[in-house]
Amino acid sequence: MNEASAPSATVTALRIRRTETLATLVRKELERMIVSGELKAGDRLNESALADRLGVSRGPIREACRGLEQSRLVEVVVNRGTFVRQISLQDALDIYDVRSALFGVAGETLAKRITPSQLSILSDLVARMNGAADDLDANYPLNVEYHAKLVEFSGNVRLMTTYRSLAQELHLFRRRGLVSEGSMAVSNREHRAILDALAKRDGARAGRLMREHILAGKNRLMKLAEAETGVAAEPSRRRRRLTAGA
Amino acid sequence: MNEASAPSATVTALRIRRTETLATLVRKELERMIVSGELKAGDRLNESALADRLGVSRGPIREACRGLEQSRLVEVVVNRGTFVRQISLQDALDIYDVRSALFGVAGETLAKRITPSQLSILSDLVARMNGAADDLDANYPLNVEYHAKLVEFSGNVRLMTTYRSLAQELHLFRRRGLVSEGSMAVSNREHRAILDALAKRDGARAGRLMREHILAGKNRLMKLAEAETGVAAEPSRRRRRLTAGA
DNA sequence: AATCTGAAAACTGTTGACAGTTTGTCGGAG
DNA sequence: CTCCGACAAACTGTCAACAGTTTTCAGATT
Repeated sequence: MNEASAPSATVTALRIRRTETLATLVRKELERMIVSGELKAGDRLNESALADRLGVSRGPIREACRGLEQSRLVEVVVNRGTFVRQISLQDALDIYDVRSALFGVAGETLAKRITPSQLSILSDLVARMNGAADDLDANYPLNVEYHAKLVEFSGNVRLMTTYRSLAQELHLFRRRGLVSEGSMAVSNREHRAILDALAKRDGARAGRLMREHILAGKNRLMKLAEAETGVAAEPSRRRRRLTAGA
Repeated sequence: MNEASAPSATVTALRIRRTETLATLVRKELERMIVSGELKAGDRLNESALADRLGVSRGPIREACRGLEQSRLVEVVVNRGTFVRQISLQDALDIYDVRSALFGVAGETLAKRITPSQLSILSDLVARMNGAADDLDANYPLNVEYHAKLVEFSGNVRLMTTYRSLAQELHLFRRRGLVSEGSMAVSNREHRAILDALAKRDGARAGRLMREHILAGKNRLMKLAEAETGVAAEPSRRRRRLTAGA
């Protein structure tokens, strides 16, 4: 809860600079801490403490927070501080819908322009995921990379940055936990089908499969939420609370 | 080219604060200046000059720039300054693809939950656009509002913010100029068709129509670019230059 | 015991100053 | 005339200090 007591002194942010500003280094470090879960949703970012911990003054810290605010990883409350954003279930579901649309257009675009070497990279990833089909921890990073590559290979820079931003934001919701071994098998089958559609340059099919692939993830989350709360998630569109009090 | 000599002293940024931080006010003012074209693509943002002009110190200016960087309206080059971003034709086309996908999912979502009062608001906008079918300047803001409302009414907050961010970014490309009277008539017909699909709660059709509506805009831009340069735009995916020298 | 009050502590918002880098200029050498 | 280098000006990056706000907490009051 308090970042001053964080264990890993991963403050590689020493003066190797001239290429990057301290604010940028701090932003990346904070991004890492948030995405990795070192900083949890709702946590407050104490400027002075962070400044001490990272060995810089408060200026760069504030600049970094302003960037993080715009990429929706934190919320800034005037005179009270900046807090790691809290994502409601509804927010997460909303993000899935947007991600699904983006992933779909990535598929349509990629099918038109995919190269043999890109195909082989994707094919390799699918094979490795099949090989690790019973190991969640090995599968997870491969899965993330496969998705990232699909978007990256589309060649649409803006699509890539938007997708990445949404994926990062989704990390605020939960530490994995959504992938079970059963879903992993299904997921891998879908991965292969997507690869197949891309190899055949079938843009419409690749787009549809990729949209559905993300929506399958959304459905798993909804099922899980229903099971936990006993209430259906989607119909009740309650607004998220804006204040992020710890 | 120099913001110190800008005419309108729209520095409403006086101390009415306590609700918003100076950095936020500055960011919004800069956003306005960029989107309105007061600051043009490639322009440099001189921190000291801006600080003087807006009556604040450089701290809030820098924080604002960090936010704008993350929302892709400016680019920051270390030790050289922050520049209003320059959007290449390819960037613009890429953005159209993303926007199209987002607009489509907005349609699918909205069709499921649209209310009578929302329908009447949209219907009113369509009617007013038809009434102003021969007046580009009157039509433009209505058109923007219609699109914004369609996304807003979807209820997906993240979709709305992402869409708005992309729309703003597209403003960097060109000051309107894309809408001719002929396209306006076509556009209004499409608006009506979208409204019709929404009224019938036909999500698939609304989504398709809305996707195509944006892609029509992309096609107009491509045609225009081909006519200007004599070269087809889409196939040649040249990378945009990163340095934004004036 | 619970609550209210007000001062102290902690923290954010903002500023001005200093250091280092980049840009622009002027004079001289080739 | 062109090119080169030193010097000056302009500007960005960073920091420490100050001002104002929020939070904490001890002590008084009911």
